[in-house]
Amino acid sequence: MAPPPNNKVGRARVRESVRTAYREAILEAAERVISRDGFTGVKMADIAAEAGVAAGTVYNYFKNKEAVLESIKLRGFEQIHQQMLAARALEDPLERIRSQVRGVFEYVEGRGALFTIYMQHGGVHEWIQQRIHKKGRGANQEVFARFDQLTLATLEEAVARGQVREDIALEDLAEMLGGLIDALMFTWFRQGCPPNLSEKSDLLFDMFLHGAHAR
Amino acid sequence: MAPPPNNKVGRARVRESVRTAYREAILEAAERVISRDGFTGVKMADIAAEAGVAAGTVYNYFKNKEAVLESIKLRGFEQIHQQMLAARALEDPLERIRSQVRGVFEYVEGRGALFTIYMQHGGVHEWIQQRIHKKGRGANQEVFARFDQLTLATLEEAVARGQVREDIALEDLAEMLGGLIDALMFTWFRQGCPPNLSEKSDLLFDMFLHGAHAR
Amino acid sequence: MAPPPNNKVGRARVRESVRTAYREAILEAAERVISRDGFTGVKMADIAAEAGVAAGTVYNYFKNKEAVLESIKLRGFEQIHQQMLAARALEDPLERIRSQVRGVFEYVEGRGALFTIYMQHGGVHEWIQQRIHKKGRGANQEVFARFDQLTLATLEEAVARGQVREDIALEDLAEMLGGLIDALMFTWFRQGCPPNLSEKSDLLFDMFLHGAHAR
Amino acid sequence: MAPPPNNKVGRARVRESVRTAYREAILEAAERVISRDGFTGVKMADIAAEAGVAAGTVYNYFKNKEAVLESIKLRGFEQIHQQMLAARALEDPLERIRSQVRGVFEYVEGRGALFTIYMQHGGVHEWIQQRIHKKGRGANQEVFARFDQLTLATLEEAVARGQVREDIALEDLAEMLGGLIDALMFTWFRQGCPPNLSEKSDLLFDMFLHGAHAR
DNA sequence: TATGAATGAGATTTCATTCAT
DNA sequence: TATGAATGAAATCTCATTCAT
Repeated sequence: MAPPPNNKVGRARVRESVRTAYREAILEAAERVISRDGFTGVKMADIAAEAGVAAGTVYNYFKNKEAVLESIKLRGFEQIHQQMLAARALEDPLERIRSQVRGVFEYVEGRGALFTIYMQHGGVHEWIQQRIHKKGRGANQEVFARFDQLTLATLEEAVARGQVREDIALEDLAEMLGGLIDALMFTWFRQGCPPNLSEKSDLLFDMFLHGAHAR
Repeated sequence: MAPPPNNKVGRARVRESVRTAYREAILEAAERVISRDGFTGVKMADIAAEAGVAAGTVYNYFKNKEAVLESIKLRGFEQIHQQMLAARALEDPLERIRSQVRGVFEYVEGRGALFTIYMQHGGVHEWIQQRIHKKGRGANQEVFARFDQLTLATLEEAVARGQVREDIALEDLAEMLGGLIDALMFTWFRQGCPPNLSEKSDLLFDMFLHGAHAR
Repeated sequence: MAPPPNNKVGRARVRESVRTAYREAILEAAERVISRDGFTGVKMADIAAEAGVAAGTVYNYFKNKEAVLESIKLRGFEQIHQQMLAARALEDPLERIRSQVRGVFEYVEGRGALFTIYMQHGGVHEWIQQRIHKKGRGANQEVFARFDQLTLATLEEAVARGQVREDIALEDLAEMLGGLIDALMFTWFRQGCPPNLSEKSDLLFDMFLHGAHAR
Repeated sequence: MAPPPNNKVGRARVRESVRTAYREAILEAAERVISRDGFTGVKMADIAAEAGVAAGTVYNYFKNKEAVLESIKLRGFEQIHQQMLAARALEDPLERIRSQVRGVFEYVEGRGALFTIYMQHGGVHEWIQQRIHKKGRGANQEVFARFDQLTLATLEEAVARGQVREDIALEDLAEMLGGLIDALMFTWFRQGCPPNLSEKSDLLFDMFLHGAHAR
């Protein structure tokens, strides 16, 4: 057995890692509960039970219920963002986009719950309200901005290479692409999360590039 | 004072119209409340207050809270469906689609609340759960089926006329179209319901037909 | 039997009186609970039970626990003030003071609970904090100001008639008198509220006028 | 490094002094917290934080929350008592009283928190309840008894010397004096602890001896 | 039938105390 | 022995629903 860490630094490090583990366990549990019971009625008690901790413990890690949900959302966005960044290495911008789309779909397919939150909570109404009332909480805004930037930059490169139409504003293109992604996820969700979301990514990409018109 | 209507039929008719008026007032009020405060926290008391009736009165017209929300949703879908049917007269299927899209957008633009509900309540998770657990309530299912049918029929006609690619399954096309519509609404909603949704419909239609690829 | 009030005004009046009755019943109950169990641990559930209403009902009349306690305090101050005003008719200012003192003592003797609150809650610390932090809630401040005025005016008259020393500032005299009253109540309270408080009022008055010095 | 004390006695002494230091630090911290946040809502966590120790540590020195508060109160009373004893040397009983009053005021002026506790906790209601229910805890009773004795003895001496009225019972005189002291403190507290309490002691003494009556 | 207050089950949150390290 | 997080009982508060008028 290794000697127990007797110094303060060691103990602090251990404590920190335990804290992180608890935090994560609670968030994971919350996602599972939401996946199972829906978002509208999540109960703190259920989250605690699912995480295997006492009700009060959740409050050692999160100020209140809202903070838990907010954290889930941010963590999800963060993870999607990482997923998208994984495509950076690809040289061809179109291929990069295709890969990003696939990455997002793969991530979402594994975590339907996140999407529920994305759409039902801050993801949609509350978040909108924030925008409207200008109280925009930094973290959210920033994440969305990063999404937008990533897409815009890639599209710009594609236009520069003559791969993509110039007669539509970059912003509109980005919106259509983002919208298509949302759309597919949305429809997939509406259909009860069948296990085929990521297969749709090539179809989406084809439609994005060529449209439905007969050749 | 005017003499009261003495025949039973007349009295029944008056009563019925009063009932309908109350019902509608409550539904309208509920939509306003949801638009304003978000869906997650709608309170029966708020709905009643907004409608200008007592809390108890709502229960004379709806079994419970769920019934109110369900009614809003159905009424909204119904109205969108009517909007789409208005395009039936157009001879060219592509024009019909363009018109339908515009119609839906115009309707949604005027009633963001509906969309909130569409996505946040039955429209999304709960409704999905129902599908999964096979409790599918008839009304919902039927409405969605009618949407699908309408779109499928129109697309089929367009394919038959050689206006649309044949290499993609009709169902996938319909899904992409429906998805694009959802997508635009979704993005529009995410941006705080700016007053330009219906303008986007031509852009959407163009993208649907021709895609983003450079010519 | 009188005909039931069928008009809106009548019904509103009835309702109003019922509301007032409930409010009073809750406040009375709260005082009883505090007398019995002490102030520190008052529980909303106990108050509701003592008042014979459901827990939730209390919240139809008071925003929260703090509001209940605040109301008790204000009501008590108000009632003491009324008690003091009853002495206005007396012509001799010294007799008026004697009567006021007796009145206050009689009131307090019947309601030990009020005094607890007066000293333990807003009456003492919280209220002080308010003064210090300048957030003085109007109602409290005003009540105390009225007490002070009443006493000052009476003392001024007594000085004018040559009944009271001129070599001590009016404010100091008022403070000593008020302090003596507080003091006796305080001591009485400390001794477990024995049933002799109001008898002390003449003693107090004598001491206030002549002091302890041997003649 | 200095050699560690190797004898048992020395080590025990060091340990004892460390324990005392912790105990005192916790009590001081608790007084500060109460002064700042009021008595009603003191939290063990706040006390610990203010003392710079962990929450659990407090329980190594005090059985529970009640024990902490009780200790503060006793310590305060004890210190006031010491203050009063300092006047014993004075030969003239009236001067002794004047000095005692000043001593008490000086002490209280420096530690408003004690007074809060004196009035809000055991000092007032709870403590009364104990008296009433005959559970009287020895320590409290004894402290108050000592106060009373001290005052009674001094007044008795003053009466014997013909300095104080004989027509009022010693007990009543003591009560009036004690009451006046309480009164001034009370008023001072009610006014937000202005920095002039000890100046009032001569005024109080004058009033106690001569009263408010015009000469 | 409209009213609006009462109800009380149930949710969130707090915090004194315990306990493993 | 100090630490500081876990615990969970208990308190506060909310709000859908009921019900007497």
